[in-house]
Amino acid sequence: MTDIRPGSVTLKDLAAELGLHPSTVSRILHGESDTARGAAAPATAQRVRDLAKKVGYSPDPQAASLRTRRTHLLGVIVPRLSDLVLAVMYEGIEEAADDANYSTFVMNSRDDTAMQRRKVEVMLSRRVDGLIIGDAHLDGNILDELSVRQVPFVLMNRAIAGFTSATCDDTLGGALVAQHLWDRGHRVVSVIAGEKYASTAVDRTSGFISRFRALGGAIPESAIVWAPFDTMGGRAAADTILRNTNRRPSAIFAVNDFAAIGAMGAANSLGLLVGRDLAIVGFNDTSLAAQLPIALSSVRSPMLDIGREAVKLLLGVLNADRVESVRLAPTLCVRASSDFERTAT
Amino acid sequence: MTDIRPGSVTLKDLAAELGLHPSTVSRILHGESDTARGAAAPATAQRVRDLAKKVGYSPDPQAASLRTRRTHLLGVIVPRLSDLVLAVMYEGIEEAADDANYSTFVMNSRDDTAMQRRKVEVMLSRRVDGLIIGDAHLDGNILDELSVRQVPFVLMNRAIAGFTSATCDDTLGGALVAQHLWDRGHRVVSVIAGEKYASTAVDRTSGFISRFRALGGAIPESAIVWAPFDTMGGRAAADTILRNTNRRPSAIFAVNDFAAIGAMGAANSLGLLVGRDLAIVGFNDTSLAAQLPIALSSVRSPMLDIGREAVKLLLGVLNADRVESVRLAPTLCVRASSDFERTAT
DNA sequence: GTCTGCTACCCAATCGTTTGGGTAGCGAGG
DNA sequence: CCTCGCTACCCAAACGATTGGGTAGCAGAC
Repeated sequence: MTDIRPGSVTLKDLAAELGLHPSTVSRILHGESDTARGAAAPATAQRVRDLAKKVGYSPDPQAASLRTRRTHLLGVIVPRLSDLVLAVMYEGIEEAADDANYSTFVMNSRDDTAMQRRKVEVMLSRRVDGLIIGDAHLDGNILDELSVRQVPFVLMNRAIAGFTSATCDDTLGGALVAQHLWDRGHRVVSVIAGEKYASTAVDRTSGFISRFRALGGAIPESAIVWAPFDTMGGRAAADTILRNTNRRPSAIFAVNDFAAIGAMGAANSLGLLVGRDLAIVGFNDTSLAAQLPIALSSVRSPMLDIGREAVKLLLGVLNADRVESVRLAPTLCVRASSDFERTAT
Repeated sequence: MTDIRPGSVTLKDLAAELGLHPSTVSRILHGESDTARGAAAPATAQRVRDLAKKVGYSPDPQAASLRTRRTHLLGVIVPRLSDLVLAVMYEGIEEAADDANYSTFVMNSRDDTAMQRRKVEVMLSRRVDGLIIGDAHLDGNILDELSVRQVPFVLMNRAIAGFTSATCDDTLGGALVAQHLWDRGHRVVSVIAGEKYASTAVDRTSGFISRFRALGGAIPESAIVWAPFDTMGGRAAADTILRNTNRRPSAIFAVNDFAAIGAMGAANSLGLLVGRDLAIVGFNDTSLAAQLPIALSSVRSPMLDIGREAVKLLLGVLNADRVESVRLAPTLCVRASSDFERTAT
């Protein structure tokens, strides 16, 4: 811990103090293995490093990037950080970026197209080296523009064909749930499917449907309800589903834990006991799931790793490497909300 | 929406194109009301602005701050963004900062002292203009160091005597809960008090105790359990409290919604029906509270505003204004979890 | 004795803005 | 005619780091 304010001492100061030229000091402090490579005499290098440490020298990043044209800044855009899922992914991002000596800006777009555009412009006007986009919509028009403008970016959480992304294998996640519910004897099921513009919602739903049908089950279109990713959305959707007495399901798959929690509320209000009368399974296994009064079954997705992978991918892109999208495998955590056999009616 | 990458056109380019000097262009584009004040002829100013807009000129912030010694960057440090409370406050920060043309870095410190120090250093090495500290510990040693180093900063969410902060009036919040529980007939109560190093925990607890005692109630030390701010912590604390058969309370105040949710889980496991056998009240009124199977009573704190106020305060400090801490008033939202009369035993 | 190759440096331009200090040109007042 | 005060600009020096291109000095080879 230095006791002075960073920025008070510059490269030039160091150089003057030691009777060297700033460029020499720069090379010593910056070059990694240049010590022995004609950059400077080992003794000099040591002197420089010692002084730098002693006076708490820290290079001015704006000055450096003015010259190098790289800011070591990454922009992250998410729908909202108050969505626990994105917040956790961001923790992974922060960690990985920090390790690579990058800093991150993060902004909320509320999944609003105009806001997305605005935030992107703000990020670019800050001259970020690249973007991590966590709010991609399936009609990826903004992404095409970014490509044209040659802005380096990768997607996170939501995937769009043609762009590299770090996501959970949502299709598999949906399939795991279908298998689980089928195994427990459920034949009439519904899905609270999330927002249609999000690949997470679409893939989890289609993964679920495909597997369920492959097992011999039937899911009519009417059993799929698209709704916002939050508790309110889940509650309303579940209400609709459960009030349809023609076809009341014995199990509901909500593609998001918060929607699942809302669904539990709706079930409760209708006098259904979740975990006995009705099975509910969520997605993401947020920290709440296991702690609810009736513990919620959920698909655990490696959120931290998704964030970290997104950074790795973006750094790859910046480095002009060939990068491949990564798709991390989820696992199913069965808990009280669905841990029972459906007895034939 | 420009179709080129920001940074491709500079002040010098604009000047050359118009046959002007870069400094003239700078003054026109930067000066607010300088148009008529001898800075430039109105016609010229218009030409400059038109061209700037047309070619999508956006000034290079690193170059500007190299010269001006101000980065228009704010650093925000929070325990964890995956804590909904801080995430929402951050949304307020982002909004207010954006309005003032500042950008924000946010980092998680996990309430770990070493990490707090590290993150502060990272922020300072990025040359932020100031810091918003959302993870202050009551033994504010780091803060003293920052003061000595003349780093501009303000506190958010947690207050420490002697430093300016934007917080909820936690003492009042605690008092509101005490009054409510007392009014409903509860005489034996317990508090899940949170972490001792956080002013939020301490103030909410002491506000509660003071009011309860002022009303004539008794709260022994043993009725106060300090625990982490999450579901696990709340669950464990509630378990301890409820298993103490010598003094089983009819109501529990958890200073945080997540802890309250954990407590609900514990109550449930012990066969107690929250909202009939046991009253539980949380704090912050996070979006989940109202949607839980048994809706949770909670003290609503103006989280967004706290974030916004923190930015205002910090900008004030940067502007060398005299600033006063702000303390926003909370309100109590009574819901099913505590909306019943305690009948005398 | 010259040339080559190496070490250990130095020099100066450059990145894009900002800003204190000019100055040319013009009309008006004395 | 000189001076004053405008207006509408221009000039150049910063800010701090980076980097391509030197160069002085020395050792060894031919």
